[in-house]
Parts: sequence; structure tokens; C-alpha cells
Amino acid sequence: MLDIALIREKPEWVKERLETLNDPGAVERIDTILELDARRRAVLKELETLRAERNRVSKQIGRMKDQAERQARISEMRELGKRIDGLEEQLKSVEAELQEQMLWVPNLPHESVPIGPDESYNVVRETHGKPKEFDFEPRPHWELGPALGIIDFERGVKLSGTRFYVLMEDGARLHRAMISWMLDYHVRHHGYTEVLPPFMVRQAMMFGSAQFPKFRENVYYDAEEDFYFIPTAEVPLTNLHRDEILDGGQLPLKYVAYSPCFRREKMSAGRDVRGIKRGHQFAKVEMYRFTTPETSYQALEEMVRDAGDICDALGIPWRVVEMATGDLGFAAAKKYDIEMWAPGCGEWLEVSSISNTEAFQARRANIRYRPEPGAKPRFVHTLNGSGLAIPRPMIAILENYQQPDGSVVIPEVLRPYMGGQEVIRPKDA
RNA sequence: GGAGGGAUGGCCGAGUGGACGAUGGCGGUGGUCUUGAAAACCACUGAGGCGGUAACGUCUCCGGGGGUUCGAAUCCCUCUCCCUCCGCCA
Repeated sequence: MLDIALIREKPEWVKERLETLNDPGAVERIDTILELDARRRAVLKELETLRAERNRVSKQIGRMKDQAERQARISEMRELGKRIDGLEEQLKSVEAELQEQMLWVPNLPHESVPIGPDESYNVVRETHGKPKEFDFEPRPHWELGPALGIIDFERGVKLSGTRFYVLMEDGARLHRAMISWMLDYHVRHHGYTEVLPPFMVRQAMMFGSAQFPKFRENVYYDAEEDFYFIPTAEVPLTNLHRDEILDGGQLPLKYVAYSPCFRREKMSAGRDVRGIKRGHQFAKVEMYRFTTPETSYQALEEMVRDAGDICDALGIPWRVVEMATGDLGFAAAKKYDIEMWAPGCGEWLEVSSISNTEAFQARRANIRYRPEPGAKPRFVHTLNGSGLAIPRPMIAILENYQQPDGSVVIPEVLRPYMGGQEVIRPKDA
């Protein structure tokens, strides 16, 4: 959520910033919000005057001896109470409307974000490593996987339908190894604290991390228990410190969590249906930080480096893409994607998305900190980034490390997590 | 699933209709004393909205929501969560 005071004080500037986003309708909301805010304050002022009056007289009534006088005051206050009730009702409806509007306004882009209406304005900021030369035609993972007996698409579909697959044997082991290794890596080398959060959460958490109301269509929901299945560990991690006032000395807080992610993928129906690139369920290791406003952009750069270290350690070429205003998404003030090269399918795969939401989520989830003992609480800044999602780097591993005979060499860093195994070979070889 | 008991400020805990935004203790901050520290003593110490340059004023908040009342931490309804016991279960 944006700061209502900012909208009030610099509405034209806010609109200009919103104009650069790919969110038609956001600008119009600002005028609606200004109007609701003015109404809210007018009603509130009147209401408070009347409440002050009632409080004052009610205290007197308690002390009154004269019965006639007392009764007169009581009936006066009964009338006043009716007016207060009316105003309270008005206030409630205005506030609800205002809140609803505020929840639909996306975050403002940071001044450093490249301006452009869509992803074609994204900027490749840096590229690491060189695509490997193959003296044979590299095959895509959807051929390698089944040939190795480690990905079973048919049975995945049999069990759960399109966008599901089953990992078997070394595929399942590799998947598990990647999760463990990434978690360990971030804990040991980058100072994160490991967390295993709930995978189902209450609705308020979805608002807190700004998935709702905009992306409601994209999550699975258990109506009977009123649980929402997390589309990313970002949701529980954001809300970990909901309604808390943190001690400034504790910051930054750095968490890393593995979780499965559940997504209905309504927005991308028909896209990327081949292979394991986009499924309704996938595993991800997520990095998350709570920082002071002064240090959040430095933290963002560190997180890009944290995710990049994983790519480097796996020995796969990667690049950093800086998102343009039109491709920022709803909550980010600034966002980088990290992409790995996959020679088999011949594309750069988005394996990580790293955002600084500034106080956008903190305001929604009410996460504050006290800079100094006794000082007024301020909202923290929150940052999230994949470190990494599992299936796509797995694609990159299979396609980059494939051998002419169809076997796949396991990256060195993962071998200790696979009992020292060095190669995944076809079943019959 | 059944039966009972709870939820009050950073923490503990008092408060059953009116001077209570809340006694007291702990913790924290500042001070007195001291060469310094400890102890002792004194003072301060929740969050937020609105108005105001500010001092300050005012309102709201005692788990959430609703109700009764001139007036609710206190009474009623409801929801959520926690604890104890029983049953069931990976």
C-alpha cells in the first residue's frame, strides 16, 4: 500500500509515477482516493467533536445528584448518541471504500527503474559465463528427462492433469539435493536464517504480502477451512513479523525458506506447457529480508549477488535483467530477474526474481521497527528474491551438462548431496 | 470430536458499569548519590488517527466483530486463538 499522506501531499507526482506502469486504471484511483480521504476526514472531525461532548457530559452524569437535571442530560445524550451512530456508520463505509481503493494501487517505481510500457524495455545489466559449445545438437530437457527415466510426464498428467509431472529416481534425488544445497549455501555463505513456514495461510496474509486483491485468481483455496495455499514462501515470510515493532538493532533480518509453490496459472493458460518450466506446483528456495529504509537498495544488490552465487557455483551462464516500469509487477519498487541459459530449449530461463517492495508490504502487514530506543516506530523495507526456484535450474543443469551419450554430469557442488554420484545415466546403460 | 478454563501495555499481573488508557511489579531510559560501579531513591516509559509551525488539544484502541447503556476493560452475543483433561490419529 502507498502512504496516504504522500498521495494527499503530492497527488500529481504520484500520478506521473503510476502513469509509467502497465496498470490502466491506477491513475484514476488516485482522484477517487483523494475524494474519499477528504470525506473521511470531514466526517471524522465532526464525529470526534460529538464524541468529546458525550464523554464530557457522561462523566458529569455520574456525579450528578439532582435527579431532574440528571434525566434531562441523559435524554440529551441519548439524542446525541443517535447522531454519533449515524456518523460512525458513514465513517465506516467511507473507510471501507478508501481501503478497497488503496489495496488496488500498485507500488511506485523507484527513480532508477528504466521507463517503458512493457518487457521490451527491460535492460540486460550483466552477463556471467559463456554459453557452452556443443559438438552435438543439445537436446531439450523434455527429451532428456524421459530418456533418463527421471521425468515422467504421462503419469503426471494421469495423476493430476496438464502441467503436472513426476520426478523419478535420480530426478527426484537431484531435486531434493538442490533444495538442501541451496538452503545450506545461503545459510553458510550469506548469513540467512533457515525457516520452514506453513504452506497454507489465512486470507489476511495474502493481503499482507500484496498477492490480494489483484492476484486472487492465481491461488488455490480450501473453502471449508478458509486456507489459502501459498504461491510462494514470500507470503508467510512477509507476515512472519506482521503487527510487530522490531528493534532497530535486530535489522537486517535475513530469512531463507524452502517451500512448494501452488499456482493456478490462469494468466498464462496455454503458455510454456512443454516440459517442467511452468507447473501448478513447484519447489522454490526463497530469500527474504527486513531492512531499514536507508539500506534496502544496497540489500537488493546483495540479494542479486546471493542468487548469482548459486548460478556461478552450478557453473551455468546467467544474466541479470533490470525490469522496466511496465514489467515491474504490483508490489515491487524495483526488480531484477536472473536468467540461466538453457541450450536445449534455446532460451534464457527466469530462475529468480528479486524485488525491493520498500514499505509497500510493510504498510499492509503493519511491520515496523524502532530506530532508537524510545523513538517513533517506522515501517521497515522488505525484499524478496528466489534463491532459486528449483525446476528451471534443473532444466539448465540437464541441458548444460548433457553428454553425447545422453547422460548428464552432476554439478560438483551437488555431488555431496547425492551420495557422491557424478553422473546420471540412462537406465539401460 | 467431547468437557472445562483463559486472552489486559515490552513482560508479569490487578481491575465485574462512572474520576481507568488502565493499580502494582519486572524490564528499559534519564537523574540524584559515588573516584567508578552496584544498591537505594526520584522521574519518565504503549500504538494510532485528526487538528496545529509548535506547545498542545481531541478521538480510538484492554484478542477480533457486533449489541445493551447517558457512559463498557467490566454486562450480553459471536468469532478467533491459547491452555488443561478425555477420545481419535501420521
